[in-house]
Amino acid sequence: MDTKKSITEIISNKWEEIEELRKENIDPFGHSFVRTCKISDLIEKNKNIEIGECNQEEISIAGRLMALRRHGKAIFGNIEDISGKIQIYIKSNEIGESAFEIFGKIDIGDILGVTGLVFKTRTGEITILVKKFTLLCKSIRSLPEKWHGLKDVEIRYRKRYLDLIVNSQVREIFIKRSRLIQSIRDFLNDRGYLEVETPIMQPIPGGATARPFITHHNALHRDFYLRIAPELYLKRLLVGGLEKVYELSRNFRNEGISTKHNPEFTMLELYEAYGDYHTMMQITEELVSYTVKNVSGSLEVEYQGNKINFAPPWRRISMYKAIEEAAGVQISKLTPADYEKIIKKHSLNIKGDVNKGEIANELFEKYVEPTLIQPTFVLDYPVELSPLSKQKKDYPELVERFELFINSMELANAFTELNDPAEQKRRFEEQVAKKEAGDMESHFMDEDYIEALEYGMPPAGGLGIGIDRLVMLLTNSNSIKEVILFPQLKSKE
RNA sequence: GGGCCGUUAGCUCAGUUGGCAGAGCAUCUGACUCUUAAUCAGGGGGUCGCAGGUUCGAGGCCUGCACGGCCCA
Repeated sequence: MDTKKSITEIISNKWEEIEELRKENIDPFGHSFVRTCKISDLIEKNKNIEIGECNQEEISIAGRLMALRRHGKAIFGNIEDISGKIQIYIKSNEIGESAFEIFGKIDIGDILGVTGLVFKTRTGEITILVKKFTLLCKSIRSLPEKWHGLKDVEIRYRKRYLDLIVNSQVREIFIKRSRLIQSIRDFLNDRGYLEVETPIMQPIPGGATARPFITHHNALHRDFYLRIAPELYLKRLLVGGLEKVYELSRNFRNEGISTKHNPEFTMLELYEAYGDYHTMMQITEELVSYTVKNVSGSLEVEYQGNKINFAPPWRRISMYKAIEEAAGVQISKLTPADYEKIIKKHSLNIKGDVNKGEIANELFEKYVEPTLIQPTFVLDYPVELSPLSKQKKDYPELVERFELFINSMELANAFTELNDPAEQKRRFEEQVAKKEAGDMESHFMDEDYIEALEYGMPPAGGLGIGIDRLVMLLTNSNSIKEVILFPQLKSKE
């Protein structure tokens, strides 16, 4: 009859304990609890007391019980809150025999409030001598192992709460992520940028080269797309006279998942009227170095064995020059007659249209990108690759655009915004032609956006920064999944 | 999409040439009033990722699938 399985046995034991606690009039799932301090503050305040000395000020802390060492009539344990951990010491003759007996039903993983006095053990460890404890929540499943922790990457992502309980470095990543976002807001708000929110459900997805997700609105009887970028809406706001705007935008792209791609990811986009891509380079340097300093405390960051130095100014090089240096190909001198030869010689893999821009792009990715470890602005991209940017005055084959590379990753993308409605329409038409030829990632025609441009958009610079990738750099994470709390995984059936 | 690797108790991992499925932690019982990976004694806990196949016999070999990781496109 007793064919209980391990885990179900543990759980039913815990429920039995819970019933016994209820009989003792103890609520196993308690209510609020007033803490007098965080654990880290407590340790900081008491670090200089003598061994054996006891601070007579009564304090209360709360947190999860992470370790338990029972010694008959005395028990040591460790309680952890978000700020740190502290040892607690429970003595039968301090809290009374009946309370001590009830503590017998407290286990690792339970959440407790504890009131007592701080003292130092003879090994010098700051410890709370418990006068009273309050069960705030009984845990009925056993936590991952205390020594090795939770290592299984799949469980770490699927049950992130366990990862966060057990792996303090993981908590640290997400605290840093939050600080990064906060310091971006501080920086931009200080400089008079307005934080705005634009539609996530868009009738026409725009602003990036990517396949969108489709969703359906029942009452409107129509499909919407989840945004691939907020760009076209933010530029409508420039038309509307909001001169400096930004959005921390969750974007959705229907593409493969990799260590650098999650289907939903976070981007900062900002636009500044009367600026251009030089303005954007300046602000990128200032914003990124400010936030890096803020989050990491230094402008030098170690990433996967490379020391990255964020101190401005950063290297600037034109795309064509970088390709010439790395691959020995002078893009500006290429004519259509040369294309086939180049493709063969460098075994390029070009899908769709063969043109100068695509060749430059492929050569760049193959020969230049891997070499870009320190922050580098790559300037002046072929117009074919950049349907929303303004052409260079003296060289219309190129646009005023840069991408920022760090550790071979694309971190930012910015350009002088195209504000000529007729030219924008031509660019869209080219994109639509590509789409009709089967390119699922090319841009849609957005007549409404063209109409907005027809009212007049001030010349402007626009910038996008990949937040997840920046967090990767600042937390030495080798996968984007490490910096997204709940990364997308296939469901397990 | 392709290649390689992984999936065994709640967690971390062993498992030899195909021959009775193991350890530590956690859990349960008992001892223990300054321990800290506490210690000591004893007990329970398994759909070996899933589905087929080969074999007297499969955790292991073969095929397919699922999920994950790394590399490539």
